[in-house]
Amino acid sequence: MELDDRKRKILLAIIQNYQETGEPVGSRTISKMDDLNYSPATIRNEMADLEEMGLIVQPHTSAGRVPTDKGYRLYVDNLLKTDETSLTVSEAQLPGTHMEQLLSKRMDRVEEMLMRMAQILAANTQYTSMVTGPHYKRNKLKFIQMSAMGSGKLLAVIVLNGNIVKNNILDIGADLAPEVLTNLNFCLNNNLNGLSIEEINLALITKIKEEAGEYADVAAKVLDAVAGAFDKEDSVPVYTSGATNIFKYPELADNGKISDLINVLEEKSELGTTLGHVAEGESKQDIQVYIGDEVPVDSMKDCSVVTATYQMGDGVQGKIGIIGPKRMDYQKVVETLKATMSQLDGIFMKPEE
Amino acid sequence: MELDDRKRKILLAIIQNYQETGEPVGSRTISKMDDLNYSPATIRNEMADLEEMGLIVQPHTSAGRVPTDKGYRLYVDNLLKTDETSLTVSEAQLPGTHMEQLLSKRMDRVEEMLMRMAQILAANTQYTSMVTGPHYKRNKLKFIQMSAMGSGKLLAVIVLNGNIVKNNILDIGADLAPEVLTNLNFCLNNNLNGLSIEEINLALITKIKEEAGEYADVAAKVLDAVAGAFDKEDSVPVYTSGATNIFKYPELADNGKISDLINVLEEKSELGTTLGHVAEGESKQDIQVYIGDEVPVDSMKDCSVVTATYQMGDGVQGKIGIIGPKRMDYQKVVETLKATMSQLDGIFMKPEE
DNA sequence: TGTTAGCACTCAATTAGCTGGAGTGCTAAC
DNA sequence: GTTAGCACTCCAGCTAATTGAGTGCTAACA
Repeated sequence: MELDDRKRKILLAIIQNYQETGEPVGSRTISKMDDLNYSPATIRNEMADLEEMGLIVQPHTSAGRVPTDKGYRLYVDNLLKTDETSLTVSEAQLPGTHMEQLLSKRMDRVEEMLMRMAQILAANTQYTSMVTGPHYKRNKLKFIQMSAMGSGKLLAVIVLNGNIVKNNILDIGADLAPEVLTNLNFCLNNNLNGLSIEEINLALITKIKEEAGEYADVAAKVLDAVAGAFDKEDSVPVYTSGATNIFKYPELADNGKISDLINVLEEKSELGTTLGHVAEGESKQDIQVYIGDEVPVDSMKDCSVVTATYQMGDGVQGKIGIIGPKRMDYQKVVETLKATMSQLDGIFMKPEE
Repeated sequence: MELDDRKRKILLAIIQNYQETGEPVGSRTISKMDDLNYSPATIRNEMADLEEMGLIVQPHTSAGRVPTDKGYRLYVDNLLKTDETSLTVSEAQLPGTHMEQLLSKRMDRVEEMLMRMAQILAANTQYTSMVTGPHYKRNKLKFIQMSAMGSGKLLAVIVLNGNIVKNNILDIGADLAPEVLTNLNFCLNNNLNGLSIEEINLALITKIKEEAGEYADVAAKVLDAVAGAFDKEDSVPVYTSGATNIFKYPELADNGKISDLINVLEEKSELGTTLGHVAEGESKQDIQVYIGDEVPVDSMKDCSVVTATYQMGDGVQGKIGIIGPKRMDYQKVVETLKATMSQLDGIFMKPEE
């Protein structure tokens, strides 16, 4: 069967009405709309066709229609218009929401900024938001600074591009003389600065150890710390906000399900490994929409999730996502994400080299 | 009216039975207990007295009895036995729960440790847990390390006692020569190390600025950063875990209330300012029990909260707390907290000077 | 005097039956 | 192709009846 223009309009009307009310929408409701001036009976015929195509269903015999996952998919892929105008619209929308406050004051602490970003997104959309911390794998080392802490301990501060700072307290057993420390600092910085984790290979490690001479074991410990700073692949920090927004949508407010959902949001780790994973070769502009069963998290099979990739500095990237009911306002969510992306890029790109 | 031994036993029985079932307990149930071999009628007479004393109530005329806040208060203050034996009991209990894993491996990152502690507490008790980060006010400065980052930026690493590390990126407009940096580092460390925030007064600040000479403004910025490292009084980090455990207790699972509750747990800030506040002159051994209306958080008026103060290093302290239904197992909770405290003190006290 | 058996009573929770309304599918007429 | 009409279905909300757990009170008993 073919999806002609009228059917398309009816499907759109059903989706929009259901979005607002959360109730199944009947033929009478639609026939009263301005641009669909047909009798309920006609609408019913069309709806029967749409149901046959698997785009809508009725929860029970004498109820109105509700979009199916497939219906939403069609909507998102074809019917949703995210043309040029949309960006300017949402940019005009955002100022009301403290976004510019966040963006004007460039925060030095990345974590805090991401957390606040999650909060703003949740407040803006009235859905639940998720922001993963950046993946460091492809990031580069800016510099290393070691300081003596006394009692055989060394503080290693590792700074990556994007001003991401990692601290590490190393236990090296004995205190080093200041000039030894200076030399070691120089040696490490000289050899490592500007490199990514892949570029630190065995040859280089051997070279550093040789240069460190009798302090080779200290150098080795520092290198471990450097690897540790990069290697957060399996434990990316995830920030969420607005978890309680899901209580607003009765179709999700079933007590058993809501508990599972909030649990996943609290644990965060599952979010990081599934939704937070940045696919290889993924373009920055890509926005992923997961609808219902498509969501790769079990407890969210009744939800939809929209994610986008953000970029900060060189090869450092993460995900932001919105989690809401399947009848979420995809238009608004996609626009909000796009606007956030473009503004984020603005902050991060400028002050870095 | 006097609370004789039999009445006490009956109250205890009601509290314990209600703890397990969550249902109002009737006279028949109690008369079947081993050490209370009276007829239901006798028990009823006693229960009527207990009700008159305000220790129990019946939710409706033909229901069993439920303890009141006042009843729980009496229980916690007098009937609860937390004698010497209890500590060893709970210590024997904890090993099954990864606690020793956490404690054996001394984590260098304080935040991560506190977060995992919250997780373990929640898993252990099946209630919701809360851990506030330490208050730094009375802590002391261990040392400061500044490094040049290029393009007019300076990285200031501030280490407090207890190996709490703070990073700060300062924008000073121009790059400093290495020897200037060395001198500045020396000057600051020389003047500040070992001091608490209160001890850094105007006279000292003036002295430092004089020593810094033409770099007085840089020194001022560093001092601001130091103050910032200490002054987290109003934004103590709070870690929570097991929020979804409250779904297990039907008396809390009302959809409106549970949303408010989880919201507070998610926001965290209110927890920090009320429950997280360490009272002046509070002894380390003190354990606070808030029952129902006593809880200083609005959305928790149907809950009970038990908190304890932990100590790490010199004057650095924070709170850990358990949030659960009023019918929580106070015995177990108090024991778990005490055991955690004593083990925590063990870790923090030993490796520090 | 303390304890207990008996009985009438109360009230929440469950169940069954009823009704109204919203919505549908189908058919026949326009 | 569109529409009016009609029989049908099913949910939601209401009421009434039933059940069961538990109580308070009184009178008898040890």
